[in-house]
Amino acid sequence: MKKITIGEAARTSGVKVPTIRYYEGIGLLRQPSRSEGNQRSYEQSDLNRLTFIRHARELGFEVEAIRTLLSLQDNPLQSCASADAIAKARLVEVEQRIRSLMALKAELEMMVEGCGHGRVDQCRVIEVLADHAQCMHHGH
Amino acid sequence: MKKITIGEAARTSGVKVPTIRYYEGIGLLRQPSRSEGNQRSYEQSDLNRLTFIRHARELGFEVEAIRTLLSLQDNPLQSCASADAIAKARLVEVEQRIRSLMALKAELEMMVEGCGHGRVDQCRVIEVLADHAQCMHHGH
DNA sequence: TCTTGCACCTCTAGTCGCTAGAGGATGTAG
DNA sequence: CTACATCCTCTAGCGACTAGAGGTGCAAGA
Repeated sequence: MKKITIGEAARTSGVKVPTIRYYEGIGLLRQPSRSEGNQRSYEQSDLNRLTFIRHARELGFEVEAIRTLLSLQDNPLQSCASADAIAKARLVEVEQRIRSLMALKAELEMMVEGCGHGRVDQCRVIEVLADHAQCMHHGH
Repeated sequence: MKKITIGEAARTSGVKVPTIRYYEGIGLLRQPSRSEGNQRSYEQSDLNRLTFIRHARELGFEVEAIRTLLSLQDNPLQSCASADAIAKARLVEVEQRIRSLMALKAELEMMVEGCGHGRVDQCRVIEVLADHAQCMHHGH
């Protein structure tokens, strides 16, 4: 049971020190025990939880979703239907975002290719922005 | 020269009323003339500008980038090199974001497919989050 | 003319997920 | 014992809005 400082926890988990304190503040992470000089002292389980959180954030889950996922992890005997639903919802979001970004990519490419590198009044970048009707993709 | 209220401007441009006032506050939009009763009164050129802004925001340009793009539009005789650079930078961002989202999509699909719809302790969604080593994609 | 009711006004504060900085205490290596 | 890194709490700021309070303007129907 060696004591882990917040700095070590940050290095091991990849979550920055102020962010760890922030997670404690919003209740994602329990309040750790303290040293005599009032410094936070973590255990291995806290590091696991931090890694879980970091990974979930990287996957784009919102803090509220992570709160639910963590409570599921804490109660492993219950149904994983909620976890499944949360992940599926996130998957749908990601797919939509990809589709929308592909459309943007096409439009930006058109703008950049159409730029004659001359004066602004002949520039397609500005022109396309000014006149939405010129877009190929009207979905947005 | 009919007077256009902020509500009409919102409906025509697709930018919400408080957002129009916000844009005025941060100097993206000029201060319009006012009616006797102190209500904002817009002209066609304001609507064009609002549409330009909305379109640029939809393409994911930040407000500071839009500020530059608008100043280019206001001075059509200068070189469009900046507009080109801004659009190219945005294109690179979008391409990176797409790549990263594709990796997330793959990982989320793996999680969702692996969910046995049973109890949490057999659920891959939670498992993968808890143990990053199980990811196929370590880029994140 | 009056009243109803919507649209407008200003202002402040809240959203999300952190991040930065001030000002001070603690812990460790030389 | 003295540096110096690391820790503590607290408040404020970021971007791009959004929500709400509390009040005024204006057009149409009774």
